[in-house]
Amino acid sequence: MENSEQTAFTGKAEEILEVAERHMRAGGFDAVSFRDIAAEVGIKSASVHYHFPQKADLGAAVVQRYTARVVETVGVPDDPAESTQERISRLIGVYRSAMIDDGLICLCCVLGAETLDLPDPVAEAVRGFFALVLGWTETALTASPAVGETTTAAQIISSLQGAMILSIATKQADHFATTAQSILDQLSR
Amino acid sequence: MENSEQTAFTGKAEEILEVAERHMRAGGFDAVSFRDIAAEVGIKSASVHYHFPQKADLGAAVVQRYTARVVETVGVPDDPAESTQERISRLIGVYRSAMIDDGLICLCCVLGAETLDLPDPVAEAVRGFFALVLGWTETALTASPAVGETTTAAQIISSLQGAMILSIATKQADHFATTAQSILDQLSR
DNA sequence: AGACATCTATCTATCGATAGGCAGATAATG
DNA sequence: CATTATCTGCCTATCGATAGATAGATGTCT
Repeated sequence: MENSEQTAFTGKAEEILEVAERHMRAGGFDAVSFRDIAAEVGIKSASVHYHFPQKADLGAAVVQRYTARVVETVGVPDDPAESTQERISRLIGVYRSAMIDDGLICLCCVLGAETLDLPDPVAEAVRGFFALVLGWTETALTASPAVGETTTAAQIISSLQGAMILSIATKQADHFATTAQSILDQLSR
Repeated sequence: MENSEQTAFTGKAEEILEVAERHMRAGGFDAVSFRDIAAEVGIKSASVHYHFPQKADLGAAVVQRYTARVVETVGVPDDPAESTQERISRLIGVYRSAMIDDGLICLCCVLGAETLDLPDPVAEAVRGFFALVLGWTETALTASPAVGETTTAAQIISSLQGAMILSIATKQADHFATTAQSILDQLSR
């Protein structure tokens, strides 16, 4: 709804995006191949090209779909009935379940790390994700006339992204839990 | 000096590691190819295989070399003459200059994000890096009988790693500066 | 008929990896 | 000292696998 048309994919296209996202979140952009996706979805690689002509198209679509899903899941950041803690807690919950349920980390955490080597449309989409999430968090922090805010949106998002990497790389998921708790602690002060 | 023999690479081998690290820090493990490295170094791809038979060997060597360099640069974490702030400030400086000087983010930030898709020896080396850095930070935080410590090593490292991703992905380097300042602020409280 | 989705078949480029050769340095042996 | 053997570091040439991508035929549904 911002710049690109919001395409609702269905059928095989949706399956393709699903599989592609899983592989990207595990190993980055280069970890997906048209052949692997096709085999997993049950079609031929040429058919994947039908839906997404270039790999960059596929990558950008995956990121946009992911972004939309996160935005929808996290809800509105300025519900007056909510406290800052409740909002941020919900944001953390989205990240946590993304890790625990799927066993994978945030898509834009993986892609963000390899931004410099990404096709432009994909890098652009990743930037869009962060702009949106940072904006959401900024609003969530300032919507309520809260206590003396000492935490910034960038710091919260940084901590969450970094904690995911640490958790997945060290195989110790408690790093994420620890960091998440620290964020909330710092808010209620 | 811990488990693997500490090999001091020289000549072409060193150049190979240099080039490989740069590419890996820009685009991850898959962003390096034997051919590209060879061309850049001025030898043939088969000669790269001579020094590092498998790509996993090359990857692990790059990470180990990087780890050793960081450890050496950051120095000792328990110098009694230093305050906690000074130590952490030095740690942040290492990360900052790694970003500003090279225009690249932390190697293990990139590789850590794609851990699930990495050859075992490489993933292992990345784990080793984080174990070392986390240990260093833990010591740095507890060495001095400091004020009421509310920050954990995991939180500091998470923030730094995440801030790098945010900075590189959004093209706004100030995200790192902001987060770095927040870490120091929280220490002096 | 015509739009849509998938197919077959194929192309070119690049990937990591291997086999085997060769020149120069070093070490061992007579 | 001179010769022989070994090691080192690179080379040429090539392999099979896989990458993304394309053209054109085939089916399928409205």
